[in-house]
Amino acid sequence: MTAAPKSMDAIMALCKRRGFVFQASDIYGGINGFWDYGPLGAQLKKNLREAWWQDMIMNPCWGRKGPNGQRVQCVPLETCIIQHPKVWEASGHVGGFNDPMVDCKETKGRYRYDHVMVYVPAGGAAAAGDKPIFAYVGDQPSETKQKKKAEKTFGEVASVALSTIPQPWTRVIGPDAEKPGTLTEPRMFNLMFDTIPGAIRDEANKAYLRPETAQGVFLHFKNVVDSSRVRIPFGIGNTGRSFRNEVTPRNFTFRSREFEQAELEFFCHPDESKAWYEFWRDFRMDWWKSIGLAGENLILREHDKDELSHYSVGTSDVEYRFPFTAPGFGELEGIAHRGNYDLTQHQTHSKVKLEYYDTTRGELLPNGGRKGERYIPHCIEPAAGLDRGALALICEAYTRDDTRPSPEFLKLHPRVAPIKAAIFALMDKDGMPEVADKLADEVFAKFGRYGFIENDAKQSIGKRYARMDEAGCPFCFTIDSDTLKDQTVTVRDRDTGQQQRIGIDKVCGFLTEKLGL
RNA sequence: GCGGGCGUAGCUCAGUGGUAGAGCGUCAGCCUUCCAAGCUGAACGUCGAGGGUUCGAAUCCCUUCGCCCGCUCCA
Repeated sequence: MTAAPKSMDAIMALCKRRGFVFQASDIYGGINGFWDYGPLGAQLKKNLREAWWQDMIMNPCWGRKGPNGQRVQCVPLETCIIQHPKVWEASGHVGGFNDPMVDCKETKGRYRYDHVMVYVPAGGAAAAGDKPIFAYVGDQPSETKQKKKAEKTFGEVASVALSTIPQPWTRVIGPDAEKPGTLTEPRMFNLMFDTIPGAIRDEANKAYLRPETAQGVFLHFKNVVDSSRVRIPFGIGNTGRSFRNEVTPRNFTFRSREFEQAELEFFCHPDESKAWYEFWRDFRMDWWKSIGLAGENLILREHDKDELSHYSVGTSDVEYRFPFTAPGFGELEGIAHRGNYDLTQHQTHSKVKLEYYDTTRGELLPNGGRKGERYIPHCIEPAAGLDRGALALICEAYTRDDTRPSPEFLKLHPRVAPIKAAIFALMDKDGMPEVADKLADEVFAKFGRYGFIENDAKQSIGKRYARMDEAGCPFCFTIDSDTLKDQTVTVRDRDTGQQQRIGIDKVCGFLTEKLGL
């Protein structure tokens, strides 16, 4: 095996060539930050979404028992992209994460407006007269450097926020700049897309495209509890498109402005939340491994204390080493312990009680029941990016081996591979195509719903195998002259190129076993 | 947003002022009893887009869009 380092350019070329990923609005020159999926990509992503749905909602964690010793219980939900604008105020997406930035024209540095401070004379900024005043960012090298300069200029200095200095800042020297007047006015970065529902365009009706699917779940926590007999602990899963107006869309589909999430909000009693957090963190890692990301390119990274959101007890990221992040890693999924932050926020903002009445807790009553306990559940949130997942699967699968007749191929796990199997007549004559057609009908009937089944008798067999390798089809079944005599076919394994003979009536059984369906 | 690179056939790229090219892929035919991705032939181009200079622009100039890399950002 002569494995060459993986080139992102080569992977992107293959994605286009074989119809995995196209640039959105390609024929109009594309649109920054948006990508579409071609036939194979659409099916690959659907397989990934389907695997998530199966393993998270329908048969959660493959039947693995939770920390409470019980089967894990989850239900699905499907919520709208557009919700009431107040949802995003409650969640903190409006206001909190919408930070104005200032740029420095000299150094090309970019700073959060609210982080920039200025050293002025002890008597206040006005006392500086025509002299420059010195901006800095706390805990950065600029802090001591600028302080020294300021003290040299003014003697005793005071520190004030940049926002207190009237614009334009012609006398302000940027934190890392030499000359004054290089800072731009603060600019807002619009991180949420907005839109205006209703026939009449009125800013007062502004609504947002959701930046995450999670909030839809919190909004319906009570509805789900009241309508579906779920009891704590349980999870609610929600998949769908989300939108973030990324400052810099980059790295192929990795940071897109429109993307798809698969999020689970798992609600539990505060006392059990740590155990559930660890449970989900470990399962999610195992899950990604199970669909083909096993190996050193996948890591679980526990966030440091100072990285955590103020409400979070713990957060881990499942990270994959993409060719464009190597030797670093890029986030595939975040597993966050969110405490009761979200439900509390929505309870406050909506003024609707989102407490849960837990009849399994509280003191024992004489009649053998429990008194019950009211609380706002804690939430564990495994939030996966499906587009990032699909990209990681492709990157991991992409293999180059120049010793093979098909040097480029995709070692996709059979469960996610968009083409599940190919049926080939070795030659387009002697009755072989007819046998192949019959077998293909049978395989279609049984597996066609899970992915594409190819049936092709044209061109040389090597060419057809190579084509399947490049598309990541795991198995090719070939009908030859022996098939006509003894009812056997060859099965070719994509990764090894090796063949074995099995009975033609064993093909479906073989696929059932290998595809993990 | 800034800086750098790039944009020509489905893909990879050559073409620096004078008739738009190659390899691969695709399709057809041939051949072929398992890697033959072989042989022959065919189809396929707003040279990213718009404007300008010029007798003449893929090529020079301006504007713009997109991709990649670095910085920055990333709920």
